[in-house]
Amino acid sequence: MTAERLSKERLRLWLRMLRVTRQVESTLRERLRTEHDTTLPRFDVMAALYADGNGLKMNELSRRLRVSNGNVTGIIDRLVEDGCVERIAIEGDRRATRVCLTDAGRASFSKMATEHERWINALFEGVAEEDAHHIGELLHRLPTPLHDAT
Amino acid sequence: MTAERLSKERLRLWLRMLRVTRQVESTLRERLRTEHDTTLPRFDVMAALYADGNGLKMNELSRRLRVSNGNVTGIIDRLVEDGCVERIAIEGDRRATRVCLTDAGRASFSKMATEHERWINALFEGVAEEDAHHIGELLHRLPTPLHDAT
DNA sequence: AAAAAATACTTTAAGCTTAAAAATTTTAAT
DNA sequence: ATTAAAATTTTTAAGCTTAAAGTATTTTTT
Repeated sequence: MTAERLSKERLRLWLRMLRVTRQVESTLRERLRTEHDTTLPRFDVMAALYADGNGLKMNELSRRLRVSNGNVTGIIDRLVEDGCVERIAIEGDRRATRVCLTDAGRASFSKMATEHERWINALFEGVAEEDAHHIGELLHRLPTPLHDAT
Repeated sequence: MTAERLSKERLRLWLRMLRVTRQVESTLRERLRTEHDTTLPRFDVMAALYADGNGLKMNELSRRLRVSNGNVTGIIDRLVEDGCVERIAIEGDRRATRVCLTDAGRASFSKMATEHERWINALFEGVAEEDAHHIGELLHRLPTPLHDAT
């Protein structure tokens, strides 16, 4: 009977995580759209590029963001159109390209990131530091397929 | 300085939640696809209908799942094609329709739900009952736009 | 060197998602 | 009763997402 209850409790936890995550994502999407005329996937890609000064291969972006190759192709296409990133040939391997933020892209992301942190901080206002830390640790310890370097 | 650290800690928490949620969703998608030839959005819609014996209006479905009206329209279209749900006219209001699971849909969902709970239970293996409960409570207490009845 | 396998990326087809606009129908105001 | 406003749903346009197939290039095997 205890296993049964544990299973139900974990299911409830999952449903709540899902609900909170979707709500936060939805809020972020809305604000990125109205205040920065961009989308969450674009923001995520730019964040990955911003964190890594030298740019990333399509490949690495795809793995880091856990989305399909084809998906990254489309997002980068649009970011290039917008002048936020550029594809740079890799000497010695004509299959791959390195994607870098342009100066404009870097400046634009920098502004968004500051606000993004403020938004998150406000949305999670009810979470005290030790709770944030505790939950973070727990999430970090989840079995293999679920976590990864962060 | 403490506010600064708190903000960073909350941001870290958010990023981890996002990562775990995406990973779990990705696993669920994959299994629903390969083992039940369906998708997560279809599953979510069927879950909402299953929980409510009398069917729901498009309207209610949209609000309950927190997705746009137009989105629900498309998913229901496909579920109707598959014979899982049906649209039933509401007498007295020709604008709205009530969506109900068919017998086949109910049977199909019932099977999936059992497995779904098993999958979740396995994915969250590292979370003890008191932790699940604790985190669940915290998530539940988040400020207004973030939570809702569940 | 030629063939096979692996790697990096793009394309395609199908479906999900949203916001905004449109179409219908109902309710409220005048 | 007419008109205006609100409610319910669908349509549309744009973009996100995936799996699978396709293209080009590099590496490994034979």
